[in-house]
Amino acid sequence: MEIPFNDIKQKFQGCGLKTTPQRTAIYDALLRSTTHPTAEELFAEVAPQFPMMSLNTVYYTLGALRTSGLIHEVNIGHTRARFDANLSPHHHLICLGCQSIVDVIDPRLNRLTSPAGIPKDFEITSYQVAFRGLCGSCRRHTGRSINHSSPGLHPTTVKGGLHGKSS
Amino acid sequence: MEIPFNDIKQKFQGCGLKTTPQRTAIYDALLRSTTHPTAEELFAEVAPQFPMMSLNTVYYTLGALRTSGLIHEVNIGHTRARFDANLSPHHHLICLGCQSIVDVIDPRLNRLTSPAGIPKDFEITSYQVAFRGLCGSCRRHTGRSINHSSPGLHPTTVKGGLHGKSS
DNA sequence: TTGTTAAATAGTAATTATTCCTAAACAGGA
DNA sequence: TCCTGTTTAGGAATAATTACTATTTAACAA
Repeated sequence: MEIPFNDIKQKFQGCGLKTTPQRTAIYDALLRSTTHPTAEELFAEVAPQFPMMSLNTVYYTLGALRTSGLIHEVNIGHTRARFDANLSPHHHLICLGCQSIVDVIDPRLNRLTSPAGIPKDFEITSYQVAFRGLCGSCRRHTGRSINHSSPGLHPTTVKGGLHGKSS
Repeated sequence: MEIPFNDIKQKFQGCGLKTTPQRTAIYDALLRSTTHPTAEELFAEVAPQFPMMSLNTVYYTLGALRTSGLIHEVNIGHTRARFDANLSPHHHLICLGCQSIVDVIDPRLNRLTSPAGIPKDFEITSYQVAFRGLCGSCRRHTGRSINHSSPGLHPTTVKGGLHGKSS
């Protein structure tokens, strides 16, 4: 545990959440993780410390943390929810082969202008860029053929990689 | 039906897909739709014409169309898949209140540069920006409080709306 | 036009992720 | 320490999607 227990306790108190061992362990695991784990993955990570713990508790806890704004839910495929305790502005790089997610931290992406042509009364509170493609490992293993059951969105045509400074 | 039947038939043939009445109706409904419907919504739309049709057929058809690249799967929440037959580059504006999705077409968004700090061997093939917030109707009805079971991602801090031309 | 055949359809059952419900345990404040 | 409302754990329920399978049918060839 690199994250001081008292920091976590304070965050929980600040949100009116009780500090239980299970909750602390789940949140701590999520803070230390960089893989945007699913509820099940977090359960597997934490369960050894709490042989009695139920997956239900993980769902309940993630729901509480999400409602409190301590974590975010990241939806990549539609099949399962993934979670992220990193609240600082960042975007995601998703491998269509292995479904892995890597954080993208590039300040330039945080300065997008409000898009044209949207309803005037729509209030944008956040935005996020999802980059999709194949990681090195998947490109080597599959010879670039994308083998997965998932979407494979191609919303924008990227010719030979992203290009051009905007404006 | 604004979309000529023969156009659809040709697209199907080009992908090696058989042209069945059900498939044609499903694809046509998706082409005409602007709401990124779920499988169930498409089923409801098409079912009147085919009283015998099963929801299964909709799933099978959407899977086939997706595999052929004729449609995209759009994942907003994790609870259900949504589909889009609009293959031209565009992004999405998502209302956290009513879960509605509006297309965002702004050429500036299609010229993002490759992000910094990603693995060198990762090959990006596409990217998509998801803007989130509250539509006018939801802002009026809920007084800005977001009432939904869904995420509420806040990956980037947008102070008073998106701002600043990039670079 | 008529067979032939592989793909598509419809129906049912199974699976998976998640939520609901409830009693017992427990954290935090009085 | 005691109370009270939150949290936990367990089992059951739900919702979306997939799997299985027999029947039907589009597309191609004779």
